[in-house]
Amino acid sequence: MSNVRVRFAPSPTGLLHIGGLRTALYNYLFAKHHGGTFVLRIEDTDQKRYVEEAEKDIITSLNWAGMPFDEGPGKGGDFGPYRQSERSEYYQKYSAQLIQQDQAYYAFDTTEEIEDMRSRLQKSGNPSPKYDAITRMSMKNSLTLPAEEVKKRLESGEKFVVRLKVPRRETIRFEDDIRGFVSFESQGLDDQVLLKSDGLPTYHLANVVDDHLMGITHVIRGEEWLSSAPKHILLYEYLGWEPPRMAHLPLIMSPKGGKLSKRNADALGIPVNVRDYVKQHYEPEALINFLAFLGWSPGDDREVFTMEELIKEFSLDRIGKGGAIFNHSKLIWYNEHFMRKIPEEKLLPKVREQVEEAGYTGYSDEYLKEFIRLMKERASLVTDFVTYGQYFFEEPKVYDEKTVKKAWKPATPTLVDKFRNDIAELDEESFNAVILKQKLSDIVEDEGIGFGKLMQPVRLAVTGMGFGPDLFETLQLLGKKRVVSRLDKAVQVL
RNA sequence: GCCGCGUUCGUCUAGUGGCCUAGGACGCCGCCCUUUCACGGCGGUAGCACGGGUUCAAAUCCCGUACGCGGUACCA
Repeated sequence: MSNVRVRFAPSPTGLLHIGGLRTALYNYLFAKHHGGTFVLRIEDTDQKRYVEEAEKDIITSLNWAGMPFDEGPGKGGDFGPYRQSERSEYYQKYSAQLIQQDQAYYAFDTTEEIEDMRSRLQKSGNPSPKYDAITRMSMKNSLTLPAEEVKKRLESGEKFVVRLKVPRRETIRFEDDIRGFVSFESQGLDDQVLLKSDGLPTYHLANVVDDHLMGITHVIRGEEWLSSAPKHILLYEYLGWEPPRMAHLPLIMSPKGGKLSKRNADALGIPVNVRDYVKQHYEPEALINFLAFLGWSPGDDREVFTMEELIKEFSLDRIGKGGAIFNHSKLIWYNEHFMRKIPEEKLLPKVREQVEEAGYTGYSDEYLKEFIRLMKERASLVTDFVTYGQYFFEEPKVYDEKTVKKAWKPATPTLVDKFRNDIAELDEESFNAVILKQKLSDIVEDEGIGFGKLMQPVRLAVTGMGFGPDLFETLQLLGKKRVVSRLDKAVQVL
């Protein structure tokens, strides 16, 4: 396929949503797979829902996820401007053309008048009243009003909308690259508003005009658009343009049912905005893999990919048709997987940020890198490092009750004290994991007891917990001074 | 309600008429490794929504039913 051009066209009504990121990802992968262009277009035609920071958030999120766009706001390109609010002239032009061709018309009805019509029809037994080929003949529009009056109303500055003149009986059929042939009867469509009374276009007009003008070859978007696709097909036909290929993606569902929305995700503790994932230090690769596999698969048993591999393997015909439930534990698995592969060096800035946020300052890079090495295998997220490794920065305030009960026996204090005295004699150099282990083994052997009889109490005394990284490496990192004083304290307190 | 789209282990999925006694992954459970916890290794658990066809043969094709989801705005 040559010259593939796709677009991600979010509406700046809030922070970028995880579902939006997946749509962007599939577009990105498709474009790159074909050596094509990935365009970002901002669909800001709804002034009421416009959110100032949204556009910036979308761009930041896309870059964080590793899918920069080739053309778009702030970046430029040959098909700009890339914000719909700056493209009014085009929408005006083409809606005028449609009116001239008698495929669209002016309508002057107020909201109340339309509601009246709907409720009247509903009462007389019509279950789904529409502004359509039949009802439009009894409404106030340029099809029913005398030409003279239409002209007068327009000139006097009266508010109007432009509506698409949907044919009465026509089957609209198109091929979706994911679903195959899909068909709709035009009777089921209403005379869609194309131009709103504020002069701005609705999604339907803007999207068709821009996709054509921007040379978009493939429209890859969420399934929520499938039912309006026939309107778009009609528009392409009337405007004399060849429609792009279309692919409607299955939706991401909430574990509780319904499409994953901010509301139901919040209730389940699932982060829904990309910004949340950034803040919680998820690895972008983890999110990308997770999202890629939510509805797509390479067809074999592989399950961890780099972006390059995803690009190489991606194809629309391997996308499933059914909605996919968001599975947080799988995401966590991906995150653990990637995090463990990242060198300590690279994790350092993130971890330092976490550590310092928790109020522990002044630690050297060396200390933190060793901390990371010890914690990495045990954490799901970078934020877990401090949560489960607090004792690397602060002496334990409490001792885990269960572990105390299990490990701290009457004979324990004497043993711990013995270990304390043995290691207190060690110099800096000798205070290392190997020698520490040897010291502990010696005592255990002398006393003829199990290794754990002493190891667990020492761990408890030093960390306050019953589990954690290798004890001796932990002791080495903490250093003699802290270890000895913690052992002393524990013997007193427990 | 109407229109449209879906439906393989709890979840993500492989499967395009015989290779399916339905494969992989996450989760869960067990074992091994480890004198902690985890990592890792090995194993187990569990599924073709239902009913009719078509065919020598159906998870795969057709038709119904059920269920789910989306749309039904001067929102996208």
